Amino acid sequence: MTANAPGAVRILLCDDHAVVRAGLLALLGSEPDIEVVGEAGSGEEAVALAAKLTPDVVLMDLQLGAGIDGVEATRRIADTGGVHVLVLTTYDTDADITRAIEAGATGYLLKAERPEELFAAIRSAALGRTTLSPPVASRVMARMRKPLPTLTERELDILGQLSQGLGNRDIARALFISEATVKTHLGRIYDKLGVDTRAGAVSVAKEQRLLP
Amino acid sequence: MTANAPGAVRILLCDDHAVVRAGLLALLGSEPDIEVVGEAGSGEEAVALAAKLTPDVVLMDLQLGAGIDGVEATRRIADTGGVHVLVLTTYDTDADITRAIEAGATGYLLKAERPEELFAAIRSAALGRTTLSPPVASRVMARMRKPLPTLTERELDILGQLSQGLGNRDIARALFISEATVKTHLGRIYDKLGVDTRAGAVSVAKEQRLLP
DNA sequence: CGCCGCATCAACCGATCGGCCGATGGGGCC
DNA sequence: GGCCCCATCGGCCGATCGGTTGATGCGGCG
Repeated sequence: MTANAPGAVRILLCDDHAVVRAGLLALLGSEPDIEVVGEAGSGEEAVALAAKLTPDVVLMDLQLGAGIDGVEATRRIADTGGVHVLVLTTYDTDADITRAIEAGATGYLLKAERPEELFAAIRSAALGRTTLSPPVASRVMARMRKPLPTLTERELDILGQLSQGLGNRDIARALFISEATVKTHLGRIYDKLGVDTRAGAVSVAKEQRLLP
Repeated sequence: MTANAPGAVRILLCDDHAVVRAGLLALLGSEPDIEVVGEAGSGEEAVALAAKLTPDVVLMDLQLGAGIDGVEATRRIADTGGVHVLVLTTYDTDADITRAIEAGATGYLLKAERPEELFAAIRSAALGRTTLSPPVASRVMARMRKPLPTLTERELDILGQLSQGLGNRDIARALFISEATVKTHLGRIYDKLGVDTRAGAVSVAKEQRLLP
């Protein structure tokens, strides 16, 4: 433990993988102006520690195994105000990016980024400035130009049942609607996902990480 | 750069995420008897560096983005002999574990493991001794007791086409077989995966990471 | 108030799927 | 030479799916 500069950026790590946390801790230890003040292995823990420690920046992974996910944790931390959340994850799908930004993330960095970029993004995030990894920025821009069809809540419900392998009748019963309605929703889902079969829809949904 | 002990375990890192590599590098730097002699961001790079540097242990992630995956890289490195591969990944599905072991991995560790376990596993791997994370060991034991049905190559072919959303006729044409054969394979796939629809099969396949 | 997105439902029809039977041939193993 | 796994194929049938058109009601928005 070395004494850190008084004005150092105070960081809370949140990642469900202990090895990754330890790695980040060691890595950030090389930067004198960055100080890790806490570690969380789950979303709930991160929310609690963020409130208790009031760090400048929370480094948040999106996939957290059990419990609330990184998006939900980000939302809760961001909603309390005062603490910036910098997402650091491996995924760069539209769904993940959109949800994280909507939840109030200050920045979105990929683990594939160079460490120097991470350091810079942390310092920026401490000041409330947004940093996006290039691939992420590209996707955001593409979104602005040609808004991809977004599935409605109900359509996601149907998609969830669909991925369980249920037939239209079972989906209808599970959601308390008629079979006709299920078929109508399915047709729109096919349109939006650019497929024309249920198997294709499930495939795209899993790849786009539209389902938990 | 500090001078390492002469008899230190020589490590080659392989992970497609630069931040993770940097984190591991910093983390392992805290252990005097472990020396990182190289880094690879792809499977091809890892194979080449393993041959060139002949490290004691390759720390190998399974998901490597583009190019060959960690399993294939493990196979090539293990086949040349003399270099032990210790898999360090986030996934603990049967398919991943089975393939990695079959490819010749010396050990299989999860990133959720404590750093001390990682250090210990590295030292063991250098001596050719196997280390498995507890959840991984459990799955291996379960496998021994009740061998899960394994999909044949051909069935995986069908499954791949299925996940593209193709109909039986298209699958038949794509694989140069008759529609009847496709249906026969599908039936067995359903049996083995414990489903009874194509959508369900795709869902299980994606979750079990049976498809690339 | 009118417009629009969303969710809901109906009826129809051809194409496809899933399950069932049985069959052949090749390859590895003892 | 048997035995078993795997891949291949055929036919049959009822159930289901996918596409279409059209309709209703509800809520937000200007």
